[in-house]
Amino acid sequence: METRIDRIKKLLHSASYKLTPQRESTVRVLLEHEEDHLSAEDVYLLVKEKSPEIGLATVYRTLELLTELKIVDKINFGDGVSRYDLRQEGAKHFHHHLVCIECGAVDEIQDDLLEDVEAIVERDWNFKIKDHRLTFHGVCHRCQDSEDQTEEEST
Amino acid sequence: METRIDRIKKLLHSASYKLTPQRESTVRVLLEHEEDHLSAEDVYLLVKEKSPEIGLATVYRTLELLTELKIVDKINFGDGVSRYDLRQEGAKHFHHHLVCIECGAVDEIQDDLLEDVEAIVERDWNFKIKDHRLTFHGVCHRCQDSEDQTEEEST
DNA sequence: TTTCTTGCAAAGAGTTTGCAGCTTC
DNA sequence: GAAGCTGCAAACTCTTTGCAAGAAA
Repeated sequence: METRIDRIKKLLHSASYKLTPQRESTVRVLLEHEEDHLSAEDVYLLVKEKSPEIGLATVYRTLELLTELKIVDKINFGDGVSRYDLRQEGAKHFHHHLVCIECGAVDEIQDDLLEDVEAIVERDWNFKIKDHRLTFHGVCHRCQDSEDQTEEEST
Repeated sequence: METRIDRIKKLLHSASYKLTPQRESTVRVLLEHEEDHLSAEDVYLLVKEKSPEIGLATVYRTLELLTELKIVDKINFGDGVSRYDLRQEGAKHFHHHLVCIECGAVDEIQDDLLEDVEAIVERDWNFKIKDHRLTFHGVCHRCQDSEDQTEEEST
């Protein structure tokens, strides 16, 4: 059976790149932390656990390569750090994010909620959309729950 | 008549800050370039034209202050630079952006296109939205026009 | 061999901070 | 004169780059 790594390997090969051990370790870390939004430094530290010889520059170069091939998306939530997010296989568009201003958690929305909006933008602004970035800032359900609890306790 | 500067001055005062000459120069530059998406360096150079004594650090500090008071919004289009965008007075939400991948132009959409989407997110994800960031990457109408022209010429 | 890739260290870009001096109330 | 603000320079963080050595085709 063809694994996700195999498919990524093919993508690299078809662009004349190799899946070196360092690149494979980096991709594996991304796969194992698909839910997270790791910075280059985060990825580096995690890769280092299993491949201690790896250099930070290699991680940066690999992430850049994967971004170029659209295997990962590079995002920025406003702190000065780039984060890297594996694309869902076959996803036409980049998924959306919910950033909690209380606890800092970042949740993902895989549904494409923007189809209608994009149709409007393409028509009314005559803009040919290739990709999008949508992030909501607010309070996540977990923090809302704990606030409710606090209110209850205080009464 | 109360000008926009006056209102910003009041906002500062109500948070116990002063509208110093440096801060005023900085705000004026932002007002005069409302359509642009200036980086701190851009603002600094423009302020320097009229107030040559100003320091870059003061511009950073002023922009940070204005961001904190929600007079400007800090955005990041993925190049490593923060850009600063004056909020529309009375705007509930941050406006949207169209970034052209050909010419780099950044256009603004003031309409709030996300009302329906936000209702869905609040309901289905139980997430209390405070703000949003929506950016489309694609080809602007100007670049599409010039592409059409090139095609015509080549036939 | 030739080309690609890596690790290290240095460089670069953008931003923040410490501090002495200057305003302002 | 206390508190707030500024300019400068140094420090800091994140990211990129040059280069010699190593691996792969």
